[in-house]
Amino acid sequence: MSVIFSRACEYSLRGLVEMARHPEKKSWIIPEVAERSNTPAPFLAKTFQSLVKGEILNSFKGRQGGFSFARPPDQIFLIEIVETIDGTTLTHDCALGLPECNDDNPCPFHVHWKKIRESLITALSQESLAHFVKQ
Amino acid sequence: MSVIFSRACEYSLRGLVEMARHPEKKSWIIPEVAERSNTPAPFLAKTFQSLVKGEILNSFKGRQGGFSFARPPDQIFLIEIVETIDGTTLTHDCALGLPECNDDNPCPFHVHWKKIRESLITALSQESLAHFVKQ
DNA sequence: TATTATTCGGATTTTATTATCTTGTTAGCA
DNA sequence: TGCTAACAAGATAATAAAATCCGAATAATA
Repeated sequence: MSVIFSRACEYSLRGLVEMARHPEKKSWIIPEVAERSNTPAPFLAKTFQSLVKGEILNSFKGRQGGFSFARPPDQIFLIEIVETIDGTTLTHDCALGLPECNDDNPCPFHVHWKKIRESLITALSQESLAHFVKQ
Repeated sequence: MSVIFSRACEYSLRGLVEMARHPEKKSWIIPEVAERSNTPAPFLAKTFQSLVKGEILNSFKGRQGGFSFARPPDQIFLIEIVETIDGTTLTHDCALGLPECNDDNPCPFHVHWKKIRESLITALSQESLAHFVKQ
């Protein structure tokens, strides 16, 4: 089982981090990203398709094709990547799975999870890919 | 997809909360817990078996059988339930799935996840089932 | 001792996730 | 124009998680 992100999301983040670490390289092919980030290439390719749809990456077919960032990495924030791949369950839903849980009608864990979720959202929203790789 | 706990863990917590809400009731059968906590009975039964092994519940076979708390609910802490059902992935592992990630060799998300994970562990460790249901 | 209510625990089924494969499309280049 | 390198997209396979089922064991009670 994964920790908080799905495998697809873990792989996306790891792949994008590798790319952002080498800003001089303008275009990447899947096998290279996969090898450097130690992720399974066919599955990484799938997740990169989602990132293209999510306007985080651009793709180019044909010879000399590959993937590049749709925006400079200092304008790509982690929360966009996470929500593109995993949706908003992590950032919106009740930790006990109760659909009726909200601020007015909280489950017993609501007050805790709300705080923790907010610091998670803050971290993901403030952290750009460019800043991320410098750590 | 679930939020941070597995389904099995969400159901366990919801079932145990229902039980702890009625301290006068000393023994519970699965169908009643399942109905009150709105969880699927056969799957809840499975997770309760794990809770018996984890010494959080006692079980009694035969007529008048059922489940009861192995300890008073003010001595059962959420972290025990979570780790009994889901293990220690959530409380120990790297958010990007990197086995080599640790304080000395951190991944880019390490510093964020460490803080968030610690506040999660604190909340789960301080919150007893008895206190939990009073909120 | 026979009956019945109940859990136990393994087996099975279903569903979701993860991973791979295959075929098609595109674009560069000889 | 044909060959090749690369992504796109749908199909399929493998694995894991979620959910269910059922026979065996157990214990209360009549």
